[in-house]
Amino acid sequence: MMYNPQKIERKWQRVWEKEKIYKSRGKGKKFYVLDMFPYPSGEGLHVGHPRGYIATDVVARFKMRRGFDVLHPMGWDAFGLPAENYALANNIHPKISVSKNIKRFKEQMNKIGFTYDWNKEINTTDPQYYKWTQWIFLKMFESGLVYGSEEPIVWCPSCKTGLALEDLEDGKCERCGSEVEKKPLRQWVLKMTAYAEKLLNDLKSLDWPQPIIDQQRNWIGKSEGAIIKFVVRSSKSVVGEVEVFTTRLDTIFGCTYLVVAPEHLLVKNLKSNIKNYDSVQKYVNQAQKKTDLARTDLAKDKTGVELKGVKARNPFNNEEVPIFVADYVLGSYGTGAVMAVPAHDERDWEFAKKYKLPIRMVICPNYPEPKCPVLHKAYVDDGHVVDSQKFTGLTSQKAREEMVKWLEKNKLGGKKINYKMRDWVFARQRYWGEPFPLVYCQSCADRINNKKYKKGEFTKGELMNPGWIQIPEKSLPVKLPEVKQYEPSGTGESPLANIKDWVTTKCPKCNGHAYRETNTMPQWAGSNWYYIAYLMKRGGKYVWDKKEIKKWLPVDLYVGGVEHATRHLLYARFWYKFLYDIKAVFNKEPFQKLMNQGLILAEDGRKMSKRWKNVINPDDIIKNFGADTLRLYEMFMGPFIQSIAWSTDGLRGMKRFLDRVWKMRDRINPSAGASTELSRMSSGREARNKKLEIFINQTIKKVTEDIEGFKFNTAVSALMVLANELEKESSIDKKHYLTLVSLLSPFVPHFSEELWRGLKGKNSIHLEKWPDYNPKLIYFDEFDLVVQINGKVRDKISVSKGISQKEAEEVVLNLDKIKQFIGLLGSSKIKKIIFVPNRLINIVI
RNA sequence: GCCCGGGUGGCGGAAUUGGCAGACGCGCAGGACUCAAAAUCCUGUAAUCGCAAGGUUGUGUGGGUUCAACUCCCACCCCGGGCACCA
Repeated sequence: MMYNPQKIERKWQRVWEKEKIYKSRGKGKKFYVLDMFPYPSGEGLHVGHPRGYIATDVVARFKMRRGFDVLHPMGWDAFGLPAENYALANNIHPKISVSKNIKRFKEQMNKIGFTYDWNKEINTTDPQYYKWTQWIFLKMFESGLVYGSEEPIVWCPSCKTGLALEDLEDGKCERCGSEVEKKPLRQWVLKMTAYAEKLLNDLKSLDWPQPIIDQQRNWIGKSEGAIIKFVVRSSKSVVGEVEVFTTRLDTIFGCTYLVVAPEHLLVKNLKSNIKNYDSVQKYVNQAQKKTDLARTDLAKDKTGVELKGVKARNPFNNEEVPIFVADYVLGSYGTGAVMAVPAHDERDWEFAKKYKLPIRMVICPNYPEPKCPVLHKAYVDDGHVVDSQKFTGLTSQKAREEMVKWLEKNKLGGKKINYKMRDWVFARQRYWGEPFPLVYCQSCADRINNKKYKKGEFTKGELMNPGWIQIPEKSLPVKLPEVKQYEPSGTGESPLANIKDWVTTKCPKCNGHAYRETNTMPQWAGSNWYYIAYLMKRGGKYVWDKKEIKKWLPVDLYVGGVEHATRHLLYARFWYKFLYDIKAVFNKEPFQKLMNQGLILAEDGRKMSKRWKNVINPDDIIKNFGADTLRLYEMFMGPFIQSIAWSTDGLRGMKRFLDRVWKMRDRINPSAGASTELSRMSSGREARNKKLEIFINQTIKKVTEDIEGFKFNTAVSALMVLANELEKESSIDKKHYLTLVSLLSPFVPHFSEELWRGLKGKNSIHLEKWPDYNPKLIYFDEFDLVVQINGKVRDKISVSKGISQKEAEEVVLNLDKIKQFIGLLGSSKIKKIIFVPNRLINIVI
């Protein structure tokens, strides 16, 4: 019979389902292997998506066979903009299009033959699921980790809608091309910065790729520096104070002006003291309209306006310096104000040159040489401090320490740690997301503001956000109501704001009039904790089952794309750390080991996209070649982390390989391997058998180690080498053949199952113990000793393993060829002989 | 600009981490089978000189360390990804 994947794949998928071979057996050490769950888009899967799923599936099958209790679930991250936009365009409820898409995804996945236990399937848009998303939010709110804030959104004044950054083209609205603005809108913000230090520190305990760890570290962006208070004076008197943050306190004597961000309060507060307030205000208004993107675009040409009539006094030398407002300083970082030291900062240098401000060098690279070099650009490295009164002569490092001490002693500032990472704006003005379990109650707000309430009546979060009242846990979930229109409201609010009878409600605290929060949570909300949800699934419901959570978490292996290096992976860690603090989970990190898969590009080397018409659908591949060929090819095509172009020719090669292994079955010697035959064997036959035995043991070792190390491409190639070797036999030992099939099984489960059950009987290969190798049988008795002269290979001789240097020299120096070479190269004086045991000998002459 | 990752045959890639560069697969060429084609099987396949044995060169470029460098060090070039005025 020919190998016909169409015939066997469906058959075994049904059998496996009936035999429930993928159900956790509750025995053995747990192994939780997780895929980043997909957004079920309308386009379906292309061949790039399953690459990671195939890898986790190989690992899951491998671990099962090594005796682990394996959990390998799958679900759907189904909230989000595309479904909402689709609803907008076609007036179909997102719920409907989402369930259609999920059905399609699931069909496609099932054809590939994954080990998923669909009893644990989850869906973030299921009210029973988002009940718990809301619950976690409530817990955060209750703990004081949530605050309301006017946060700018990107706003298109002509479409009257908020935009995501992806909707911009050259900083303009993609749809209508008009100039976008920043519009402040009340939003919920999660205090992620409260976890900055933990998020940074615990990176050390993770088994993650170093680049991802680096990216997270940079994103958190810890910097240690100091705060300095500058007194602000008009010509007559003290009118205010500015705090600046700096990491280069050692350069303080080189400060020749101050810069504040456009949004800095100083500007408004000193209105009456600023003589050119009109032009300052004009600048500020312009700057604030610009989105961060536009601001960046203009970064090359720094602009700013001096605040005339006021000066800041440097506490170290009492010098009064001018103050500028400029948009190259960010309001959101540090204190929103910086001391400018043009001699030692590139941006300040540029700005000072443009506005002809003094540049004063106070860090010298070649101290104590009497002369510092003349600067042609900012000198930004450390050095020795000069022209800095009593600090002169100190190293930068030492000066920073001494200066901070001085600041603290005089109460003019002190040590300060800053993070680049900001709090997380956790609200969207959209329909298709989780509603917030909050209502606004004016009378409760009044009671809080007038301090007329009993102790313990309000939670920390409620006191922090007067009037915002939590929906009690027992009333969760707050379900998303049906709407007729998915259009945004036009005021920037979500479409929910238009549903009056949903918005109007009773306050759970005082039973008075209240209205619901109409923002929804961002798409990240559901994906922050979904790996916990798999453990909670009980029929249609979810139960926060601490026993299961304790058993299965952390995730042992997490596989997904690099694009989630910072956002998803940081957000999820943040939520998990919070859950740890409220004792809902029991360890500090959710994902112990992380692996990233590379993209699969189209055959033309571009990204697969509808736009280029180069998308390859796995369904077509499976129809023509079979799921096993697809699986094997995706594992073989190159290193797992690397992006790589699809090749249909390469795929064909995999089918050819499977065909070959299949056909080898007809050449199995039915009685081979029997020990009774041994005596009748010729010695050549015996040697050959021994050699094969070693080959097999080597392959088992290699494949085992390569799967553990995510080197699937070389694992597959080792299996090809073994197959080539067996194929040379006139008749193939059944035992050897079965080992090959067994080692292939994680990669090509249907193929292997068919052959295994055909040759061996009832039990599934996937429940069979993974082959062990005999460590004594992985080396041949003889090896090729490489003979080099002056580092060049001149000969190879077969010698026995473990040969000593002396023995080797004796043999090698007597070889005609070597003698000839030594003779050829002149006086034949041997300077040195290097011997690497079991590898090579190098004669230096 | 900064931070990662990467440059090896016609192509995807391999190399025990300093020890035979090019495993394995694709492609290509020649042959077998066939009336023919496809499929399959066999042989060859880095470049170059040579009829051959064999020699020489060769892992982005230039230099260095070493008995020995794809691998380590220095400088530079190119490609891919991420971040972007973070004080």
